[in-house]
Amino acid sequence: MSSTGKEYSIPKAYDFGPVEQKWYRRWEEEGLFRPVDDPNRPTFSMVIPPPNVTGVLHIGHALNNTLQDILVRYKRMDGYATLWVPGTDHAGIATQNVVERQLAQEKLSRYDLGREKFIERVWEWKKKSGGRIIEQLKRLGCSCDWSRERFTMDEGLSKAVREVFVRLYEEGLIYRADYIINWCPRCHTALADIEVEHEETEGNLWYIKYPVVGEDGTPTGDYIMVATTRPETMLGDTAVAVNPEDGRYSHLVGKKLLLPLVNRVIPVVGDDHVDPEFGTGAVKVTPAHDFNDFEIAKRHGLESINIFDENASVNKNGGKYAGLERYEARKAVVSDLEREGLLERVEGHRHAVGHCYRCKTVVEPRLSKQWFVKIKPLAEPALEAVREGRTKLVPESWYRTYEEWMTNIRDWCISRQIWWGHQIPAWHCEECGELIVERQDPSSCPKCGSQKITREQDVLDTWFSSALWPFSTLGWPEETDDLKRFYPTSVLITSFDILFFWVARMMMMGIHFMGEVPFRFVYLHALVRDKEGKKMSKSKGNVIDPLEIMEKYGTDAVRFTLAAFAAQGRDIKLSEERIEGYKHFINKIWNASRLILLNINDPDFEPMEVHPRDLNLPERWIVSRLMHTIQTVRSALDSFDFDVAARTLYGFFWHEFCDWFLEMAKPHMAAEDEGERKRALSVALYVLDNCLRLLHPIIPFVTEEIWHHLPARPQPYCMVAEYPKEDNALIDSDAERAMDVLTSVIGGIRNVRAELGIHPGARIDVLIHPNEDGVKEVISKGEIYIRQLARVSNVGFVADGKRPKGAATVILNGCELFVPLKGLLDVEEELKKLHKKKSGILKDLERSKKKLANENFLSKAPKEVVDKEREKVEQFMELLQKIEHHQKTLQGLG
RNA sequence: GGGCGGAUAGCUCAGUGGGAGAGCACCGGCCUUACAAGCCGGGGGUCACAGGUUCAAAUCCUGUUCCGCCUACCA
Repeated sequence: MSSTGKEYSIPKAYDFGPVEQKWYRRWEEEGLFRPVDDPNRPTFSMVIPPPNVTGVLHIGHALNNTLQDILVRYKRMDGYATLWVPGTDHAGIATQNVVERQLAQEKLSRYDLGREKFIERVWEWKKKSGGRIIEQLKRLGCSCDWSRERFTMDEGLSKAVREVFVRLYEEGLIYRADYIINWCPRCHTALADIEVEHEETEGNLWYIKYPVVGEDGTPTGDYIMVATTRPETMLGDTAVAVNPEDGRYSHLVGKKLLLPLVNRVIPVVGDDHVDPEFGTGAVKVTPAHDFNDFEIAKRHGLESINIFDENASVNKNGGKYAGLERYEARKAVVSDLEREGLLERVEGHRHAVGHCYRCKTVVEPRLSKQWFVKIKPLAEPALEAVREGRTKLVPESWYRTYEEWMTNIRDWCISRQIWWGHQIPAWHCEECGELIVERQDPSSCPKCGSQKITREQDVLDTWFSSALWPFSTLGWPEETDDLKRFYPTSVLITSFDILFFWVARMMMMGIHFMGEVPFRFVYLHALVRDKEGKKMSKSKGNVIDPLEIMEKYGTDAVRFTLAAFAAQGRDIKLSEERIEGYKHFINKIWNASRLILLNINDPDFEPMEVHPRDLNLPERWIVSRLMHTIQTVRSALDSFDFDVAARTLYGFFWHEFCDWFLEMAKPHMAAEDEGERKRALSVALYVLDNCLRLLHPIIPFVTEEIWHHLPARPQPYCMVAEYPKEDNALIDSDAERAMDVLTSVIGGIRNVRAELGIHPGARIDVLIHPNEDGVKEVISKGEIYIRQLARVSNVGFVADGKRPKGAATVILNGCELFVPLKGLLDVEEELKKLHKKKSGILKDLERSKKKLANENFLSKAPKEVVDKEREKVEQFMELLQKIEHHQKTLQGLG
């Protein structure tokens, strides 16, 4: 109770729910998420990996955004003008799917509505339910500047997309061509190569005979046997290829075959791509439905016959099979071949089958007219930038993967046959066939003047717009202040699985359009898996819902857990128990704070400044340890070792600050002497304050809440308080060494007590024989702590040779402890333990001696190592002596 | 087929040339007025296997086995 009459209190239990809501709202109201408007400050900027507008926060988002928030909060506290740009992605296919599903419930398709109405409907959906994930990010505590929130389909970004498309077209880097692409028969659109997921599947190899025919078209009786995993595609075969070096077939190259079932005459071509070792060494060529065959066809000028429609059902080119879905067609083809005796055999065969990454339907390679980005001229500078270190990948090991992909990259198919997205700004003139690509919508053909122009129906791949994200969100193509101030961004934090989808493409576009890399660092974090290391998925039922666990354990606990497990280059195996464990840490922080604040019990308390000369041993020690902690945490955060930062703080706060310092400080904090009390409380408060600030980026809520209970706060919010800086003047190695003596003495006594089953409450006496300079003084001065923490009534000293008989003995470096306890001591047991300890030391001694006897070791090892080894030998000898002495004492008793 | 990573305590992992570590779990003892979501103590590991380099290897090199993931046009 303070004299001013103000109650000083802090609730007994930490109730995270209301606290989290309160502080997030206050931070936002105070505008703390916006960059400080001070041109002299260094800047730190990031763009969020925009979640899908259809998205719901999953554990991967939670990890990704927690790490970003840790970094941006750290930098903000450290004096940077920080900007974290948030936003969402229009997610073309995914969003369209969502709305189409809604329509399906009304028994409607998007075609019933028509393009314009459908898009209106998507916008309506977006307004109503889109961006739910934004609220969830706020819940997670993300300190994004929401006033700058962007959406890939908003006006500014659409303008950027259009500008980029037109420029690339003008530069000849965008072209339109008939090409074989991955087609999703369910989404009815082309997919980029990387949007296809390959999965090993159990399939078959069908061996089919293709009869050879003469010039006049009549069978010669000879045939070539081909092996295929997709017999139905034979309807579109336009050749059979063999390796020209293959003696079995070389005489047939240039000859004709009669394609079974279809009765088309096709040539045999020689192509080195064919592997004579595989199958029969003869490959059927279906240029319209196989990437490889498409290439062969180009080399040999073969015709391409498309046999599937957009649903992957056989079209009219498939003759009597027309209308059959591809797998039905397969059955029909196989059974017809069998009936005609052309099916030689069927073998089981494992192979990779491509699936649509959005809907998991097996994709169909299909020849069609699409838009492409010519990628090589863009990829090369993007590779160069990383090679030269202008952008650094963290962990570095990703470089090789990046290089591999950037080197072997194929042109990027950017057109999608869906409606939701950026419609390609190209018009076709119906009169003269001119292709018009312009920044402003044209009303007539610039070539022939005709007004009969129609716009391209396709939209752009969503990744096309997200590739521009680092500069489009800052206002490009306008030359905005934000762009000048915050581009290039400092760091991109994202999951490694979109290194190619997104990161690589941002690199390309950033360099091409800004002339500068989009980020200095790219930190790629791991995937969150379940505790067995399996990928989390709804179908497996092993998902951890971040919203649910935030509700249950508090946001801080979830954030701390994610940070503590975010070791570089390793997957995160997460389970609920771990989160529960770290909730205990949050509680520990709360209670340690309570202890200090309850002892202060005065809102007007004015702490004294911390000067080492005024402090006692544990105080100098904890301050020194704090300095080491600050150093470790800062360097960990600077190098993206989030786990090291989290674990270091955990260890320091719990095991050094709470377990040792606060326990030692208790009597001082409650002392009658005002000076002593004030000093102890000031130091405790000083360390607590520093810990709160150090911890704030990881666990912003509980730290902010406690911060507001502190009696003296230099800043109104922990969130904008200065991040602690190390002060070398406060590092005190002498104090650290002295504390080691004290803690090992206390530990030794506690050990004896536990081993001998002495009740924790019972007071005992100890005798100490110090045998190193200064140890006696340290122990005398620290007697109060030994009494308190080891429950000792009297600490006495004994001279050498006056060892008490029948005492439990602890041999430490620097001293021996004796706990006189005649009745309780089990001599046999003690001797056994001594024997075990002795043989351990003998082994160590042996090893060290052997090393020192080795000429090579003495001459080749560095001097420090040799000296250290000598020291060790001395220590071991001393210990042995003590043990032997003690053995004699015990035996004398027995 | 190619690439990358991993194998250290029951579990999850740190340690990357000089005396095997942490957290959790486990066992034993404690309601010591901040915290039983706690305190104190304890047991527990041929550092996957085989070679090599070195005065010295969990750590560097080579190979082997197993486990992940990525990638690829063997139809």
